[in-house]
Amino acid sequence: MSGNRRPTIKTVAARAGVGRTTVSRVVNGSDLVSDDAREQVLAAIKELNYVPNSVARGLVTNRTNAVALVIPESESRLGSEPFFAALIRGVSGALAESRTQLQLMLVRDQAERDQLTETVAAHRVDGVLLVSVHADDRLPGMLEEMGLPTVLAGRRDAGERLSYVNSDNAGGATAAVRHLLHRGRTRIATITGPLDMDVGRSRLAGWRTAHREAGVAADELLVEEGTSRRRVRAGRCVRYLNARRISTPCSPRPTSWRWGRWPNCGGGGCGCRRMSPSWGTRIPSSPGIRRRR
Amino acid sequence: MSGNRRPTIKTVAARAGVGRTTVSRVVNGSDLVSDDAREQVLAAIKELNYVPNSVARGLVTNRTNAVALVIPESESRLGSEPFFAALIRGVSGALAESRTQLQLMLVRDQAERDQLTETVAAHRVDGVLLVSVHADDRLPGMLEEMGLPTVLAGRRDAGERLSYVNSDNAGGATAAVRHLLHRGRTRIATITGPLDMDVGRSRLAGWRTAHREAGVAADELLVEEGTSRRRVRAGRCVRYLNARRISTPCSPRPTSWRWGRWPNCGGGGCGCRRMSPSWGTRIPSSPGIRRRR
DNA sequence: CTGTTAGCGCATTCAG
DNA sequence: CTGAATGCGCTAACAG
Repeated sequence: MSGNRRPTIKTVAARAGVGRTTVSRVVNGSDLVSDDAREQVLAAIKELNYVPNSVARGLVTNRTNAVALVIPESESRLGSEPFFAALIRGVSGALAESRTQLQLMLVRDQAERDQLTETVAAHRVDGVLLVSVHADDRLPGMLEEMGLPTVLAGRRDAGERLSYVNSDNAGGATAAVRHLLHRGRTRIATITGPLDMDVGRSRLAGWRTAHREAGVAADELLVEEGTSRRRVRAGRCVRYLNARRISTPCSPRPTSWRWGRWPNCGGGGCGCRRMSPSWGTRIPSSPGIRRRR
Repeated sequence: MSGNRRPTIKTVAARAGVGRTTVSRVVNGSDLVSDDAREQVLAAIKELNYVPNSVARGLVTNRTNAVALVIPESESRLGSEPFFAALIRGVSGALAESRTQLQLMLVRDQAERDQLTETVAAHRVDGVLLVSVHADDRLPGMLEEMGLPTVLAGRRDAGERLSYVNSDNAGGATAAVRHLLHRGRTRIATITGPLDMDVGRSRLAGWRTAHREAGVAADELLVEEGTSRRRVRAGRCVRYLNARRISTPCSPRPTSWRWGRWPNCGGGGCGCRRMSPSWGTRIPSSPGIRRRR
């Protein structure tokens, strides 16, 4: 009883005493069906517990009602970076509203990268959502060429051709630095993240803007690029100390540091906000979507 | 140029000067093909950049090479609980090896729950991986009835019929309590998590075991069930204080408490390990898989 | 309003 | 070893 094949549109048609087309019409909400027929079909569907085979449907409609969310595992550290988890939740929620499936693709290496291309070419998804795309990434170009709807979370550079969703990184960085300057800080470091992405460049620009605004010389020694927070902090500290011969060090072993405060702040109510290369600026409540063309 | 339809098996066959069957054989690695023919086909495939349409293939093979990972959003708080992120990474990695797609389903409410059933019935996935399944959940039963391969992450009760992967919750809890007793603690509370799941019950059992072992009376007042850590701590503290009229309170506002230490430990080298209802015990390096039957 | 006729792209008999 | 024929389950013209 349990190993039986699921009913098809044909089964339903027979049970309802109509043609398969009529069943299809009912299922797809066409109004070219008499109330009587519709009722019969609906009853049969319920009785047989019929659910349309979406694979078969996909073959003819050429749509799968699924989109891929591509996350480069290398930099995500899904689980340690709140950003990606939040992203997944958001995407999942939005997709649910349109009854679209979410294919999650955590891309670790080149092999998985290639597989992604294949997945797309194999008509498995209707669209792709790309995160953390670097400037030299060829994937977006390929997707565009294949004519597959693509959206980037964050753009690569100012002249992005693909559709993208972005937050006001420059503005956020400016606001943050402005805030710190306002509270009397004089040397404000910035960790930009990779500078081949718009996020990094924009935040650096924002950092500079705030300095210029305030008539303060931006100490470029305090600029550090990178993704690994731990390594970055070490690097920045060393460089800075070497150059300035300052003896107030960062806390020596930043083992348990997490999102929250700079180690040296020590919870002393210094007013620090969460600040990190990929989580610093606040995403505006209604992010602007730019469509190309 | 870019809006062209992708090549089909027919295109390739024509280009290679063979029948479609031969192309299919080459693609699927059959050895019933002459070296010559294979070479021709391979060349054509490369030239045309052919990728088999997996939807069409799925229609005939009745397989999609995709599995669903179902996570109840209500309790996951993906992003605040490391467990789910780690799970996703692990699953994704394992799946990649077998070139299987991962459909992530964050289930928020009943509507999405129903949609899940439909997704499954629509032949969209070859199997389902279920997390955080409560005892009264009807979904596993339905899946079993539909004959769809299902695996639970964690079982519901001792007599679980479906395949599952589990960690040694009882053993972990015992070890933890044993450790604390050994360090001279005398009143050890436990937060079990929901008791309609095996995780909760097993850890509670382990907690009792360690007490029994040490000849210490287990103070059942210190047992608290629940999922929300914050609420749980408040509840437990109040109950405990009321009953004992103890005046050493928990730290009043556990706002920024995260994985790591109990608030009162204050980083004082008390030897606390990470402990929480859903993250406490360590998953053994080689988790045992029980197959039903 | 309805059913019949065609495929969608592929894997699979079954004769060559 | 090979190709022609068949059908997976469904939607989309096309005539009734």
